[in-house]
Amino acid sequence: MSRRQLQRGAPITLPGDDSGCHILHVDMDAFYASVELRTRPDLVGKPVIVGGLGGRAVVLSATYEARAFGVHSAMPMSRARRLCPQAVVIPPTSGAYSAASRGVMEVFRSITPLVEPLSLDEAFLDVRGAQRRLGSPLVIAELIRARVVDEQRITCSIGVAPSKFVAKLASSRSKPDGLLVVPRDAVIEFLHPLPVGALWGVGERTEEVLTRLGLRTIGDIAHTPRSTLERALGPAAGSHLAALAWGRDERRVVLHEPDKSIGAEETFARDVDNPDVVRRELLRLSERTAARLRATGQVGRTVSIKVRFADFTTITRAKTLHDATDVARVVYDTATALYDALGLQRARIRLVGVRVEGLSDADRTPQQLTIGGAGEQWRSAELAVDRAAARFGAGAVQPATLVDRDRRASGNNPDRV
DNA sequence: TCTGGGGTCCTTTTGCCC
DNA sequence: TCTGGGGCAAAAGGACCC
Repeated sequence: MSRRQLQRGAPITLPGDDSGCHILHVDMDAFYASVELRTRPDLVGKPVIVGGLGGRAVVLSATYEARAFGVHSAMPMSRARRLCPQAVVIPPTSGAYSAASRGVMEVFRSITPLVEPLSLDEAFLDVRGAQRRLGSPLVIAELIRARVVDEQRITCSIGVAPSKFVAKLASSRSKPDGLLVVPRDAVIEFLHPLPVGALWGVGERTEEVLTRLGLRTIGDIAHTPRSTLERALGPAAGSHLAALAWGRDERRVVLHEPDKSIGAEETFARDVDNPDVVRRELLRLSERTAARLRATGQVGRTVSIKVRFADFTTITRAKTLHDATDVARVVYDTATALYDALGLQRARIRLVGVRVEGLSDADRTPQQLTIGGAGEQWRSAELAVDRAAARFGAGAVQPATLVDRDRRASGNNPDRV
């Protein structure tokens, strides 16, 4: 299978009986960039990078023309521009991506109800029940590719395999605009030559550890005693990798898991050493986080903050409350208490974050708000703000400390990216 | 070259109770 | 009264993913 074949989008089926291959992994190609190109057809075929314009922005997505220069997502924009000065840079447009995502997920759900979205741009599908109606997994995958191009005008790549993780590997090996079927009999032959870094869950650090053990390919891992892997990587990761290396992955396609946490964080345009600026940011992030809790009908019991210093070391602090909350004031009071307890003396801070964990449904969780108490009053005030925001747009009503600051922001505010 | 923002999961440490 | 340790939950850190 040559690179050229793959780029023409020809389906590839490794030899073997594909009847047991009912799991599809569908992955959009250069998703954000592809969505942008729909409204900028003049840029098709050119190197395009979607990413922020600030000094500390990173690449969100890059077309394959830009990737040819070594640009990839999560790379600092400054480096990407140096590698590919002729690239057209497009700042991300909020809303467009989730709309496109809803569109492709609808295509998937018209094929089978067993769709498990992993992110905006990829999903697992179990097509076992759709085969009588629509044909073999290969035929179904071709149908999906055609419909996604027709209806959303973006291309995707699909891996078809007997298990989730092989399907995911197969889609990534067929990019862009490709299709790869890995029958059960071909799994080992497909897997073992691949580099360890191709495995789901093996990032930079784990790869380093494996390299030190002299393990370069998935086949190498397969022929290493499980006890060795567990000692080097911990029992969970070690036994997990040992199973994956032999293609063993029993995980089912599940519809959706409820969120475990909701949060917000922000990197300052320049490092900040003024505690008042940090507290103001904590207020903004608390407002944002609590608003999302209320919008999704959830409350959470643990509030955590994250502080990243100029040297990139990062600490977190958390406090579990007596009662679950969706009140920004409660989140903020807890967050600032955690921050103040750090006792930082003009430390240079690069990022702060607020997160609420231990989520549950608001209507099934007693909140112990004394009628007329402070918490209750804050909550009604915030619900009123939610209603105003729904009518007049976000930011119509906000705390005075933030209003003051945003006036400056419209002029020239150095605090924010 | 200098590293975003949204998350999940795992491991280790710590504090508490018995 | 001191010490040890099991069990547990919370806290903290870190790797990883898109």
